[in-house]
Amino acid sequence: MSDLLERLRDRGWRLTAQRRVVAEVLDGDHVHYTADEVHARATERLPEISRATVYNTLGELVSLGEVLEVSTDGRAKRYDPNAHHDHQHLVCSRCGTIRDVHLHGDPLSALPEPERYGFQVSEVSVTYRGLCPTCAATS
Amino acid sequence: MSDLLERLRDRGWRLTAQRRVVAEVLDGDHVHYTADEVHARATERLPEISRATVYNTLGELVSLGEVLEVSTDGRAKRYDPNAHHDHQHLVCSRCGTIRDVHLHGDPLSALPEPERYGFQVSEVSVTYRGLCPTCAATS
DNA sequence: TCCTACATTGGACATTGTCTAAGTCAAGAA
DNA sequence: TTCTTGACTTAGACAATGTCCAATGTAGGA
Repeated sequence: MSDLLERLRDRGWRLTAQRRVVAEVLDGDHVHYTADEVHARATERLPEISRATVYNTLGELVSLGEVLEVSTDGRAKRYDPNAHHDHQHLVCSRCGTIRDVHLHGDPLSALPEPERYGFQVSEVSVTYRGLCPTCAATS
Repeated sequence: MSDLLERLRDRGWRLTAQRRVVAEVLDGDHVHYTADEVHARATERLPEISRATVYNTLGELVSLGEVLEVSTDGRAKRYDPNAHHDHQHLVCSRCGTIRDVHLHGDPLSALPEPERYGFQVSEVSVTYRGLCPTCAATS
């Protein structure tokens, strides 16, 4: 994740304490926090950081292609730092846990030409749903 | 869609003017209205229908499996009456137009066993994004 | 026709996200 | 090092979407 900060500075990003903290919070595998969760964790390290700054910073990281925005449930969007490795998501339909998963083949090729209605299709996102082992055990 | 009303009555659904109007609004192909759009259209036929009733009715139709809830963009959820034919969605990334599309093969089979993390996977939703012909022409 | 359980209503409230004006500060210049 | 400046941050108001509740209305069976 320190790579990230260097990459961003090279791109002219001004490096502030707030941005550093947001980037640190997002560091890790299978991280998919909401903006509120990022704010709560950032506040532990930098108590005066504001909600607006968290939203701004997350938005910038998304625009720069360093973080993915994931909306699995129509509720709050989640932010996924694993933007440089193509992947999809597996979501527990009870507790909401999210895992990054890798598929066989390219899902883009599953959409036949006549089903494209003349669109220039450029992206695809796949979300699997089911019960995670913990929730399945207590049901 | 009149089939729908009969099916629901058979299941003990009380048939009110409000529910009938919501069901009528959702009748059609490639229909993906937000709750607000459903409310606006319902109001044209039944001016006194309330927002709460539209939300309630949509929620019931979803629970009963007659309508699908689609959240393609982290904004308002959309409601898709085409619940009895398995399909996925193609979304214009500029104007938001949505088309129902049908895939080659079953996307569930693209998720390898070791990538399931012990989940009991039961559903998959696939969303394609790109420019629709109209937006591509004006860009 | 009458009853009553279920449905509807309006409005308050909750959650999530956006915007703005004023103050603050990172980083290059001198 | 200190100065300068434009970019960054902040608090809080506002917007969009959705949920909840108590009071009122009504579909459909008796």
